[in-house]
Amino acid sequence: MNPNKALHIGHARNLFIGDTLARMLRFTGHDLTVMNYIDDSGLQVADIIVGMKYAGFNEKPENDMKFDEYAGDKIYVKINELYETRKELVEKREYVLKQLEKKSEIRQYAKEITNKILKAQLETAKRLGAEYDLLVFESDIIFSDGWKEIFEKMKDENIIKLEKEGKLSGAWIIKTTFKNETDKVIIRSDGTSTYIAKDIVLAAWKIGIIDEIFNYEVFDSQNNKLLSSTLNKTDNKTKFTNNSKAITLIDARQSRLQKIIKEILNRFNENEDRTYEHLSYEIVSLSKGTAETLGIKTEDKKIIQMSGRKGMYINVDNTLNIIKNKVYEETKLRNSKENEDWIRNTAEIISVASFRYELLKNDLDKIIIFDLEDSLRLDGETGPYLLYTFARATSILEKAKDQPKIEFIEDIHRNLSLKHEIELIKNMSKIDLIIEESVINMSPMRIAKFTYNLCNLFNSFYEKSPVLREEDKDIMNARLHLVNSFRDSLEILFNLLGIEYLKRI
RNA sequence: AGGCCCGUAGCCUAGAUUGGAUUAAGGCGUCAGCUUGCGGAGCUGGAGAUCGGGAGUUCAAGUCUCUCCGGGCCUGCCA
Repeated sequence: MNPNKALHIGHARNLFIGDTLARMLRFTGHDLTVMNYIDDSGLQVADIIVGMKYAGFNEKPENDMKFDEYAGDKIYVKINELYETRKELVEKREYVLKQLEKKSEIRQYAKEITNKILKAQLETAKRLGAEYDLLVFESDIIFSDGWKEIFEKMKDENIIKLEKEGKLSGAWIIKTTFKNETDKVIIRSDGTSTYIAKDIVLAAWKIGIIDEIFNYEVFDSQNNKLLSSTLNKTDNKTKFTNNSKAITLIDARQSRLQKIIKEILNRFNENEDRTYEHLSYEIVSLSKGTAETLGIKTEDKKIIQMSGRKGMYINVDNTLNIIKNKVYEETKLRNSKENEDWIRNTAEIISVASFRYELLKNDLDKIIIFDLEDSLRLDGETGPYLLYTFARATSILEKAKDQPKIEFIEDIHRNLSLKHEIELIKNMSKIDLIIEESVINMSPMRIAKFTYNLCNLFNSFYEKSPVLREEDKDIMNARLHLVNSFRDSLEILFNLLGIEYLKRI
């Protein structure tokens, strides 16, 4: 994440995929660290600092706006407009950029600001159901010794070389193997490192090609489970390097760069006992209608690509709040006797479920064209439908006088003999297989679709096979048992998808 | 120009590992129904697809190969 603006729905997709994958991996017994890479240096950070220090923007938002949103919408977007007319600010940006590359007062100041933005972003992430184990700062990579180590290694392997002539003279480069493509600059002629350089260090660190280069500390005293990288000496002896597998989740636009990184890493990983994998997913764009409601000029385009710098994006918190308003009304209508807190809490959970399912139900290689109207739907293949189904199943179990008894199911063929019952049972029995396949294929979508399908089958069962009104006690017991098992299955699946379940909605 | 990705009813999307019982599935929309029945955020049924075009491999192709067409992305001393 770039700690300079609020999370937009593109980040939300990344977050949902990553979080669901982490849940899937943990559920299947894998030991993993969920890391969030923080780009706390470079231009986008410099822009915020220039805004606050030299362009007269307040350090605090005037109203109770979240700090990440304030920094992004009120400063980052505006300062990029100001550069057009106020050239002295462009010079200031150059100055700030240089200061960020060394130990300086400005760097210290920037750290405070970016941490503040980061904390606001992590609040949003938590609201969406995602938590991280580790934050790694780009700035720590720049100042770490890891860079020198990997730099020497690459020099020895002839992966990089110092360009002596031509346009790239004075820069360290990686020769490209692609046609019509300039070589990749890894160290600029002024000695600073580029984005890919930092990514190589990070990747090498992940799978132990270089030794541990960071120390770790608790990032936020409110949450001592979340660690962050630091170059200061600390008491924490945890090491995060040397993983047998690293999965880097970045969108498809970075595929080429990731491929180069992987190729470089393979040169140092002769035994191939370590794997570095780029898990690619397509971007989220805005539908014409949604872009227009945000006041973005669409011209004759059908799909609008988001752009943080131009302010052309849709903020996660705001999106969730819009969904929540709709869900709130609907929930209130159906639960008129409940108190305000209950309704709000319920609406929040349903909204998150709705948002998560909406962004998880497509496969990773499909571009999502986000449409606000579509996301407000509560019926059909949606998160609310899943929760509704869960509530129905729960309701039956709560109203039942007796709990289902497995020992009473003597003749399952007689007691659960209807076509839709058998279909439901058959599909429920696939749960282990589906989870296993989803993990192997890194496919949260498969879990999402499976869950929906199961709910679909259950609702069909619900309609055709009355449970509590069934007169045959054996059949009733068998059906009750089926409902119970179904709800258990759903709990597992909801946990994987990051959907909280509710007894009533 | 080169590289990567996508193309399945009006729209959106599944169809994995391993080509095979699928009469190509689901959602939105549309048309017709279902409530003195465990929650109608639901269910049932209808209409709507020669799976972008073509060729090939095969007993068998939405799925594999080639080719063409359409769309997107990448190809920065930005990140």
